[in-house]
Amino acid sequence: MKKCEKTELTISKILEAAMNEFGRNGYAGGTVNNICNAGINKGLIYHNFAGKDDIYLACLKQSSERLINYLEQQDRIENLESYLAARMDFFHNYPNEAHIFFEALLTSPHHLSDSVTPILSEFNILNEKIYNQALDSLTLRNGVSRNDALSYFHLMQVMLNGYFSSPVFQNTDLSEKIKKHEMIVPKLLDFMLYGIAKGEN
Amino acid sequence: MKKCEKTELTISKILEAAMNEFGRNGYAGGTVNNICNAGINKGLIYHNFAGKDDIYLACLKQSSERLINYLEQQDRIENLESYLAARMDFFHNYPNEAHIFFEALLTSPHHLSDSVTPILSEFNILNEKIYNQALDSLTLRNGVSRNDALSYFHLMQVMLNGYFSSPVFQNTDLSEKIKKHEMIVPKLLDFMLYGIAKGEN
DNA sequence: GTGCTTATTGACTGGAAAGTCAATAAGTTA
DNA sequence: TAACTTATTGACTTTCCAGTCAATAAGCAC
Repeated sequence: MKKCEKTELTISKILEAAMNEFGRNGYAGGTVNNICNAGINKGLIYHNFAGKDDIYLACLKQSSERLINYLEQQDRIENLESYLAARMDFFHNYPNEAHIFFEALLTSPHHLSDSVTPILSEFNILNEKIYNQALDSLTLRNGVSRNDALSYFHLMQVMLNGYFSSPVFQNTDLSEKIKKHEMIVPKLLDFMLYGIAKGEN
Repeated sequence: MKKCEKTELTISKILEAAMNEFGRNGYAGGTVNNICNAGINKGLIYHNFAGKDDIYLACLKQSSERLINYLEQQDRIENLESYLAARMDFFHNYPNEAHIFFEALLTSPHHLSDSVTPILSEFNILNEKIYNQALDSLTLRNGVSRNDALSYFHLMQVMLNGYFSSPVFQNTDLSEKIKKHEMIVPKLLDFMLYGIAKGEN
């Protein structure tokens, strides 16, 4: 095997173990030693990464890229319903990515915020784009401004991400329904859109 | 000063420092040493508490009690709008309590879940009561079941708690509006209720 | 005050964590 | 193949953290 290939393989092995560790235990709760216990030599980790923070940020970056990739591959992504459904799908199928992304979004460690912000901003830009597209195809009911609706969408995002990527959600009615493909997203979205739009959506 | 008074004062001092520490850094990120650095002797902490977990659970319990207390003191608590507004108010004014409560709700450490659950359940009971009361005074629009509406309310809760208790929220438009008392809650709630109820709410 | 209990102190321990390093194995280039 | 560079190893150091403990100070009951 070529050298560069080996290095790449090593790095991806480390990242995989790290995703598991941080996905399970979060940034503060996760340890480099645990990553080693997945069968990777410690020195090798520090040969490829500058330190714990560096590994964590790589995981966050990978989570973000996978999420955005996943979303952009979807058909009809400009449709808010398929967009949100895809997002929930992703968080449901990739719990480690979900947890890492979510923790960074809500409670990332203070000393890392400068590094975390740019990673998260790509997702924010995509969101903004989709939300504006969705708003273009809606007629808002009286008393609802475009800004109101945007705020509303942002809150919706926290709600969906947070709820469906969190442990609390496991073993709830909603979780079961989604597993059984009695998909409730359309219904929820219907409730929400019905709240701001004119007429039937 | 009386002995029992001193002990009480000591405990409340420890708790205050601990609330700061866990509120800032979360359970895994918070350390007993940092609590000591607030001017409390370490031995004294362990004289009054069994360990880090014990301190943390006391903080969580205090957060929960303060939240529930705050909510129950409100006028017209049975009204969903004032209820949610009060909740957001609380989280906004008590960021440490908010963060601790929120972390426990979403990502409490695995080994503590048995101790955390009963503390959180009081809040859940209160919620359930309010939600049902609110539903009694609403006529749901066609195709929306009572269960749907309850799920919807629960999601709303995560959304509001999560969003308004998280660092991401700081320095956002919404945050500014709330600080300036251009309270946006009624509007949000209106959107939400309009999504499930028949006619104008 | 005397004897007793409890509060308080700070130095201490053991272990686990992040991070280092010299030595070796394995590719790479000439 | 020889010289060189990079990957890999495991033992090592340092730092930090949870938790302990013997000694002292302070309230309390008589």
